[in-house]
Amino acid sequence: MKSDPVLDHLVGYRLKRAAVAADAEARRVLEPFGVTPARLATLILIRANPGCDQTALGRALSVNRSSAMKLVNLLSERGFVERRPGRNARTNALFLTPEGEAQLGAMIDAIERSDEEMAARLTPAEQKVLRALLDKLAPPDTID
Amino acid sequence: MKSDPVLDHLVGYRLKRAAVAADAEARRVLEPFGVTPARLATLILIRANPGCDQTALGRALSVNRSSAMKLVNLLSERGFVERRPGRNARTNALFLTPEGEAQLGAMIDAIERSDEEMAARLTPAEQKVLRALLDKLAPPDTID
DNA sequence: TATTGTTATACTCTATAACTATA
DNA sequence: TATAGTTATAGAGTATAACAATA
Repeated sequence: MKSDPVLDHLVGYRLKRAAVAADAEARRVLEPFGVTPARLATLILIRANPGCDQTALGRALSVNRSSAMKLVNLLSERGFVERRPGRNARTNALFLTPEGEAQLGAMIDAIERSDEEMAARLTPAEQKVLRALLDKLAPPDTID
Repeated sequence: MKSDPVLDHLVGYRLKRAAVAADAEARRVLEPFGVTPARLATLILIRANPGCDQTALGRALSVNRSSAMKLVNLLSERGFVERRPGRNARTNALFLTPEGEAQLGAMIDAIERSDEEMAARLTPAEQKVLRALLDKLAPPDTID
């Protein structure tokens, strides 16, 4: 089975292949914690923005309110996230539970080890360049 | 809503954000042709490997036989792909139809324009570096 | 026995649309 | 009127498991 020059030349295609491989590996190492990469990102964003509401969280994750709901529901069932009364009667304020805080450290250790293992195919200098180039393609401050 | 240093440092996370953005844009420009990025990749691989069977195609696309079936079914309904008797009675030989050949050119023009537009955020030198780095993360010759 | 195509089924992720209760 | 949360529903995309035909 031959590859094809058209496919190989597309940045988007290579980006996706690399992202899919990284996602599968991240999923694997996070499985023991009962979370997926998206759910871990949710936990990290709630920790960084304690008391945020679901709509803002969804925007930061690039999903809609309904999808943000599902993420929070699941993390709340797992006992990692807590909904408290928000700044008005129609918003929730999201917080990590003590359990969530406690486990998040180990989850981050796991994902960072896995990420570093993948990135280790590049030299530290190359990693820095890659991060910078990816930023130019999709800046992290796209978050509201 | 603040971002988070842990998230921003993960190569996999940035990779995914960039890939998702690229995928959404590719999906948009391919929509008029009734194909998605994965279906276009299927067409390109069949053109590069005329007479290949579905199992090999699936391997090249990193999906299983059943998912490869669905892709071929859809492209065959669209009239882009044809199943002919294969090298033995249990394999199909896949080919583009004349219609598929004819349309593929326009599809490739569209995706290349869209890819170049995204990549234009980088200088040509940077694009070259990015391609090289992505190759080291997920070499295209991962295809069997 | 192993492999190819096929089918049925299920699961994950995300979206849309509509409802409710606030603001 | 607009917004936050919620619910029900639907659609992609992919996977697993089983079966028939063939090697």
